[in-house]
Amino acid sequence: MCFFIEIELYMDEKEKKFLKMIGQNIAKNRKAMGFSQLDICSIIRMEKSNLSSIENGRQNVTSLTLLKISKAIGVEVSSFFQE
Amino acid sequence: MCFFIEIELYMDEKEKKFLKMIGQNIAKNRKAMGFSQLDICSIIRMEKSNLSSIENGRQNVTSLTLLKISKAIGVEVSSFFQE
DNA sequence: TCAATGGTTATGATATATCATAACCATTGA
DNA sequence: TCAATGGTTATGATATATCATAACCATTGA
Repeated sequence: MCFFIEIELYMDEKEKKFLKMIGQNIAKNRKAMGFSQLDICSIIRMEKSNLSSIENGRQNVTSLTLLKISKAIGVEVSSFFQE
Repeated sequence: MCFFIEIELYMDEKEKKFLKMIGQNIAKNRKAMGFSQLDICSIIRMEKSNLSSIENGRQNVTSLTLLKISKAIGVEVSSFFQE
C-alpha cells in the first residue's frame, strides 16, 4: 500500500479534468460567438496546433494565453473556469 | 512612426497589468483566509520564490498552478480574475 | 469529383514556468 | 539583543508551453 502514490494519481485525474473543463469552456464560448479555431488563431497569432491542444485539455495553458483567447472571443477569462 | 511597435508595447502594458491583477487577487484572498505565502507553499509544495514572483505579477502563471493555489486558499480560481 | 474549411496529431526548436537553493531585508516577540 | 517569521530577489537546472511546420482526416459546397 502506498497512499502517497494514490493521492498523486488522484490529483492527476483532478488536474486532467480541470484542463479539460477549461478547454471545453473555451470551445463552447468560441462557437457561441461564431468563431472557428482558425479565426481565433489568426486574431491572436497563435498556432492552430496549440489551440487545438488547449481545447482538448492536453496543455496547461498560461494566464496570458487565456487572456488573449478571451479577448479574441469577446468573453471574460473567468468564463473559462465555470463548472 | 511604427504603429506595430506601438500596439505591441500597448499590449505588453495590458498584459503586465493583467498579471499584476492576478497576483494581487491571490495575495488578497490568501491574507483574507489567514495564510502566509509560506503556508500555501508548504501545502502545495511550491517554492516560495515562485509564489512571491506570481503575487508580484512577474510570472505568467499556468492554469494548474492557479488551481493548486486556489485549493490551498479555499477559493474559486475565477476569484483571481475579478477586476 | 475535388478544392476549401475546420480540426487533430506529431516532431523538433525555442522561450519560459517552476524547482532548488541561497542571500538578503523588515518585523516581531522572547 | 537576537532568533523566528514572512517576504523579495538572484541564479542555474529542468520541465514544458508555445512556435513552426507538416501530414492527415472529415465535412461541405461548387
